Amino acid sequence: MSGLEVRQLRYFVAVAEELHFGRAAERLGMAQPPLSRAIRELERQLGVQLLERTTRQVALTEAGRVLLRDARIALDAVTAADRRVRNAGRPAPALRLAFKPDYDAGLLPRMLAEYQRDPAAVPVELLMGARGEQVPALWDGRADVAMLPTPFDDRGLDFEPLLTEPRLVALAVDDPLAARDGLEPADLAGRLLPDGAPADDETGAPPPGSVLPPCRDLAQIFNMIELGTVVWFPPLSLIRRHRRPGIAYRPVRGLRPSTLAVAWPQASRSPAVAAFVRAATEVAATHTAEDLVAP
Amino acid sequence: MSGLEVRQLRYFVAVAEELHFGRAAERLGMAQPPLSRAIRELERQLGVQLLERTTRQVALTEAGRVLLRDARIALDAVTAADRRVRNAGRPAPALRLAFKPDYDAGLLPRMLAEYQRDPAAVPVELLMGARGEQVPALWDGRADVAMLPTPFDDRGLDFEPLLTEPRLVALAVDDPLAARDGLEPADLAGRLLPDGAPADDETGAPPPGSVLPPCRDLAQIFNMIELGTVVWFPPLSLIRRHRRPGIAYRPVRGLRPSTLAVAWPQASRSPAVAAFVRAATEVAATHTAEDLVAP
DNA sequence: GCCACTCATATCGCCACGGTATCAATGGGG
DNA sequence: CCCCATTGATACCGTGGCGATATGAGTGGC
Repeated sequence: MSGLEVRQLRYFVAVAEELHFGRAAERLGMAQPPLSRAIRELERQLGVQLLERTTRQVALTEAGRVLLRDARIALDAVTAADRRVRNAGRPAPALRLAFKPDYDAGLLPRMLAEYQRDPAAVPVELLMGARGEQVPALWDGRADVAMLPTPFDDRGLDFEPLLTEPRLVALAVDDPLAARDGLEPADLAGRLLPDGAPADDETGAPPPGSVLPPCRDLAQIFNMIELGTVVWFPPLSLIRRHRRPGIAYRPVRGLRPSTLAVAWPQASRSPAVAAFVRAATEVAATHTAEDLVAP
Repeated sequence: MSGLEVRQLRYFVAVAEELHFGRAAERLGMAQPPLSRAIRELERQLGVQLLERTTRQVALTEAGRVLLRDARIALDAVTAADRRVRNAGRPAPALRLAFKPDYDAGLLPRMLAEYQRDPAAVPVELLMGARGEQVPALWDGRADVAMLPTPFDDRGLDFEPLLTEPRLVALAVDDPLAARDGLEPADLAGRLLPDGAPADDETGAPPPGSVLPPCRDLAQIFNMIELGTVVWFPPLSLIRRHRRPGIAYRPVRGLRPSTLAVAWPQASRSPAVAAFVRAATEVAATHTAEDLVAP
């Protein structure tokens, strides 16, 4: 048999990420020599060189890169098994829902209410997280289901789009651009949020020169917008619930709308998840119909 | 940390599948007492009861079923990491292609030739397997890419449809149905192949009463058809290459056509896989165009 | 009611894994 | 140019985890 063990994978991932046996050992809470030996033994047992070592430098080989990717996936799967069975073993297993505050289009309360009407409903645990934390939470079993804006890395996940709404640009009221009509994406280039917020637009990655700290707090973002430092592209539902005097909202030509989706692990066969997806779809459909009547 | 180990997962899966500590221990090549102790220790460490034991019976709890599913996935991921890194570490890593003979629409040679023209091409290893073995081979890292008919369990996989072709029913020439026109699926119920062959049609699962052995050999299938025992629904391309005097082919109303697809793990970022997918798509498109000109 | 079956407990022995001490190689700085 | 700091490798030792054997205990069938 293969004989590959979780401990070996953890060790390798630590070394591959640190590219330094000493620091990796520290991170693992162990001494450096047994770590060196474990990696060497791993290479021997696989018959593959994973690392190029000199006494001053450690680098990954091609095979090492392959193992790093696959080991992370495998470790996530093992961790997920652990977390899910712990949850399933509780007297009242919960549905653990990962979401990002203010990105639920204000529908979360209604969805939860609708969900509880389902006979397959179980208690819900809410997992608030920053943008980009929902998907890893599904991968490693912290969450059973997530609500998040598309697009996202859906490897190993199934998902269902719920609703699509336009986005506007948020900028300071005294910003010269606020007076203009028909803003173009190019007008706003170089002023995107550095990270965290929905900056992965068609305009691409955040500006490399930016020294602004990644900011995940809504109040901070608004402050920075008021200062004219950055602009931001919130969806309509978020704007409706967070009006501020110092901030103006303007349409931008060709700005991709925001689509909210519900996602869950493909492996999931849980009736509780299915019920939540049904409830979420239901509420979103109703909400869309309302919007059509009274926009 | 979690501390869950591969050994524990293997032990649990063995017990959960056998529902018998003695047989599971035998399958694992070990004695029964340490296995009992290991499972008990696993339950203690998770704080979850996985099995209901009496001295005469072992049964899975709900949490046990959850762990069985997730443990299989995790073990596949670990095994895949092992196999993939071993392949990646070879002097000339191969592209391992899983397929089922006669279900390549006769395009495999052209696809391989087209693939070899790509600068990203590497040596190809062919993994012939019975129906249903391609997907597990992708899951546990035996294969990098697969050609197989849809639908299939695509959890964790990406895929691309290549071409769609009609299927006919194959039956004995002296079968009364062979004289009829406009066959319906209902006419053929109860005579489907028990397993292995493409029996997962809209007509559903194989008949439960059937005592016929699962048969995966083409010659055997043809023999059984000639005997009038069963009928079968091969795609057109297979028929063209396997004409036999004793067998007649007739259209069936509403019979779902067969779609050939190429599939690969979502985790894959290998240029070799991408190149093969491109080559396969290319050849399939060309072939379809030829068919349009000279059908 | 006895026996066979099956899972649990007790005890022993080994080796795998981690720790400490030390070596060896390499690159940078005085 | 040589010395020293840095960093991975080697040597050796002790412990604890894991598996084997022997045995016990509970249960269903005949």
